[in-house]
Amino acid sequence: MTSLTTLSRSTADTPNDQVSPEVRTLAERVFHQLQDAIVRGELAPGSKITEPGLSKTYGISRGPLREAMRRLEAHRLIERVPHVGARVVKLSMKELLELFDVREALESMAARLAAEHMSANEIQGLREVLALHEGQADLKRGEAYYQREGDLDFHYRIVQGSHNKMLMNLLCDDLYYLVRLYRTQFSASGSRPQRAFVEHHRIVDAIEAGDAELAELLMRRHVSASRANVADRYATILEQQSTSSAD
Amino acid sequence: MTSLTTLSRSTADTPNDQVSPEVRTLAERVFHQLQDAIVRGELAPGSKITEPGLSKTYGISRGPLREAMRRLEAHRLIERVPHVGARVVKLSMKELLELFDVREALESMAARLAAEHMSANEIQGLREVLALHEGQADLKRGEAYYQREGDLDFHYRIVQGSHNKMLMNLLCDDLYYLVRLYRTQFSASGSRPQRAFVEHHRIVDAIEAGDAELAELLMRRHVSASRANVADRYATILEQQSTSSAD
DNA sequence: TCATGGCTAATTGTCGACAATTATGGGGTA
DNA sequence: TACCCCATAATTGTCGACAATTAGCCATGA
Repeated sequence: MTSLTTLSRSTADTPNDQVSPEVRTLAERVFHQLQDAIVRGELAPGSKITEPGLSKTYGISRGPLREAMRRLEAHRLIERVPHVGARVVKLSMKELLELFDVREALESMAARLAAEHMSANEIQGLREVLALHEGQADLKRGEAYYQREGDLDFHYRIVQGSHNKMLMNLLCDDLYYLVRLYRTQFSASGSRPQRAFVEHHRIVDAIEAGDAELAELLMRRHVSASRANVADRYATILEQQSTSSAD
Repeated sequence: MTSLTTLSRSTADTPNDQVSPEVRTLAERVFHQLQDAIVRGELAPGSKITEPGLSKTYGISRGPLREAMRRLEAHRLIERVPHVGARVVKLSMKELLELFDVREALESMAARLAAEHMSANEIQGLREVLALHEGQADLKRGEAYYQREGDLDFHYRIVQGSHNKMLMNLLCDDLYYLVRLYRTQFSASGSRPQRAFVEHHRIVDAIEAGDAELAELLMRRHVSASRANVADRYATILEQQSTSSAD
């Protein structure tokens, strides 16, 4: 399993999500199952999900299923229309860029707070994530998927280091799932790992030095560069499509 | 009613929402009723809310009521524990300051985007809000409640001017309700209206000039000053309590 | 041929009842 | 008296059935 999944559950538990520790109710379990299914792309973006269908698939009645769907809606993973139904969210490029703007705002703040509040132990853990991260990238240079999950792990740790619960909820419980969904949806593996490595290290340096302003600035640039990268790739794809169709 | 509620609905920029209010279902209606009741303080912060109780109060069955409660939980207005129950959220000072940090990050970004994307009409509307705002403050100098609602109206417009739906959802649908809840909970009427007026005007000037960086910086300072003001007032109250108890 | 109207089927919204879990209170014992 | 255990009550979780709304289809008419 990815280390991200381990992190997102509060404490260490079985790698594969079995009867999980915090899942004390059917609605919770199905919520997590659906969340994973959506983020992994098993439920196609834009596809309609019907209550009787899911109810039969997961072997539960519509009651807890509706609660799970409400939670998915709150986390922006599905979109519902009264009396009509629900479909898996399908991120447009516009929405994706909006997501990056929000990330830039929140994560730069998180980096600033992390520089002020992170403990030595937490910083140590952050360094270890970076080391693991680098080792993986050395092993599979082409395979960027793990790198990207590691990337989220890095960001995840910094947000936790901010010691701001509201930030943690917003980023870790909501936005990061959207980021993962985007990566599966656009099959977007990171295309600038080396540069991201350097940026990550500089951010940790700033945090360790307690330089809040610098950490904030670097994180802001880091997210902004990632956003620009996505926008560029998208523009390239659009151009390729238009030229190939003009052939 | 408050102009904020009017703004949150009737601005005809939302494509899908037509004139009909969002009361197409029982759960929606009860959700809004409960939301208002909580924000207004009719449901005391920290008080336990029980499903049979609310079910009888609002004359609906527990099904739609549970859906409404799920939505309230997603909006952070109530807190639920499985098999135990739900209570109205009670903001601690720590959480309130966390909220201000998130606002600072998001609203400064909103101001930046507003400076880039706001239309002339929207800026005109913003100026009108400021004028109305000032007129009210002139009329009732002591009564700061309206001023505060007007304050939220101002911020609300800027967020809408960002043309970033995700920002709008986060701030207008979630965080601003928490801000209002805090104001009733701590019976906190604004204590620096004149200064806030000036800051508001400067922000609008920057937006109108298309100076994104300046708008961002000013909004950041504005929220930060508001946060510092709250922290100071709280420290003063704490001090008064300790001295009075030490008498 | 196309538009329109109603009809049917499917899906969502709502309800009441039952099962599972938790909180509470009383009684017994050290 | 204080503590622990158990029985009871209340609340939450789950389920199946019914009502309301919507989408699709077919027939009818211009």
